[in-house]
Amino acid sequence: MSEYPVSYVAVDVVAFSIADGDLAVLLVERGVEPWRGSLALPGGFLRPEEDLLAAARRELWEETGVDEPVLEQLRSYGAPDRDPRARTVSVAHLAVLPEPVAPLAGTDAAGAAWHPVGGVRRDALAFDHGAVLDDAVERLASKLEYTALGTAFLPEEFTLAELRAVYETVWDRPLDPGNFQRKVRGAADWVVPTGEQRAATRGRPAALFRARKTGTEPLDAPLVRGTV
Amino acid sequence: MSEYPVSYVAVDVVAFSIADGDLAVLLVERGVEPWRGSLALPGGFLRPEEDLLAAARRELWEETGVDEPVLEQLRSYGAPDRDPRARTVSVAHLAVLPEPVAPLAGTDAAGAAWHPVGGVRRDALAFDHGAVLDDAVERLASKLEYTALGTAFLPEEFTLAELRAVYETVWDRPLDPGNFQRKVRGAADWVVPTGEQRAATRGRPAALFRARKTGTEPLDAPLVRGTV
DNA sequence: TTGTTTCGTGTCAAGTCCACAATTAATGTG
DNA sequence: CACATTAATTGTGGACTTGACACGAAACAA
Repeated sequence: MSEYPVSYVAVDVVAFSIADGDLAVLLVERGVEPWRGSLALPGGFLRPEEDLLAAARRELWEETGVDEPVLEQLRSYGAPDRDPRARTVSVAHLAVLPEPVAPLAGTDAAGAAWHPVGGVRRDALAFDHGAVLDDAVERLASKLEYTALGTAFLPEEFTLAELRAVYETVWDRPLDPGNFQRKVRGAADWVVPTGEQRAATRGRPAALFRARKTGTEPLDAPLVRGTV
Repeated sequence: MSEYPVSYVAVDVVAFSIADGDLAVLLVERGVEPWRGSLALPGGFLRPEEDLLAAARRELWEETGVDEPVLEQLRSYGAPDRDPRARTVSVAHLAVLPEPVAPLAGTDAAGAAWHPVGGVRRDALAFDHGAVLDDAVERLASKLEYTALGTAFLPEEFTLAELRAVYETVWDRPLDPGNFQRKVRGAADWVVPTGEQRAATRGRPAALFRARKTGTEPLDAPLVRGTV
């Protein structure tokens, strides 16, 4: 075995949430070289006895304290020169956190913070994290079409208008409230009404729902981007 | 850097083709321990100056001589005990080869051969390759829905009946010839008629087509499994 | 010529999509 | 307290899509 080349394997996490109506991504400021001072995705090296997903969960936990995140593998990046220190392959992961956002910062490194995705300068991110972020945004948008991932942005109980706002934010396009409602309620076993209503701010109060399918479970009736 | 744990990074290839009307996967017989004598996916260790995709292309080339395959990353596998020799993370790839299948064997190891996917005993494959194969089949079936990947199974010129046979094989379900034809021709810029016809074997000769979109380019009008 | 086979087009009922109108249920304002 | 305003739902109808199946077209074989 020892005649084969070894590598470092890192695990990075692209964690999304919605902050102030914008899609936001969790970034840390690097405290060590290389790229000291630059923004980067939270991540670190795979430990000897750790599964890939477990490593991603640990990294996310270190920055946010979140225990059971919606988390799945995105893809791996292995350009030979992506880390100037040594040959490093990174396995990127995609996470979605509910809006009452994670404790903003500070257990580690130089602190984590949420950044609106539209305002992040891709070429200012460390390593190839700009490309990773683009891939993650694209994947997120398409996962919303055919999985129940959208509800992962919301607290346990939510209104359909809040869910619609998630879609409008990620897809960056307005959706018809009536048609959206029909589509969502038509997807078998996705959301169930609690019977309660949200205290009205303005207008007719909305019914509260709870998700029965979560994370990346597939929907039987996809919400197609460009229609809905 | 040296205080961090190192790993071996392997690249595996799940190469599909169609042989005798069955979906087939390329497997090698392992010539060394562990799993000596078992069937396994073609693969090997990432070399120091090699990109992940380049490594997968090299592994596939070593077994088949194919130069410019349709090839993309599938996902990575990193369970701590997946390789008894050492901590190894494998980046699996998905390839599709045209039917006039690759030179069957023998440059390396104990020779490669095509196996009908339905007949492969998953638990007899080396490492976690049974799970990798299942993931690849699932991914392949869904890629056929919304990308132009289907034509990668066929030679440069093909009939729509041949393309339909690809779909029927991968999805394991009969499709309506008329509706299939309309769907495919309706997808913008996917296939263009050459004007030629295939010499008839039986029945009316079929028109020949050439693919304008190939590989994993998305289709504007997806062929939804369960409909078409 | 007639039958057989497969390719390709036509047809139509049923269903879905989607823009927009109507209804419902709350709040805020004179 | 009417009544405008806001927002959540529900209704509607025309356009489009889907899918089962019929039909016409173009070859070969007997």
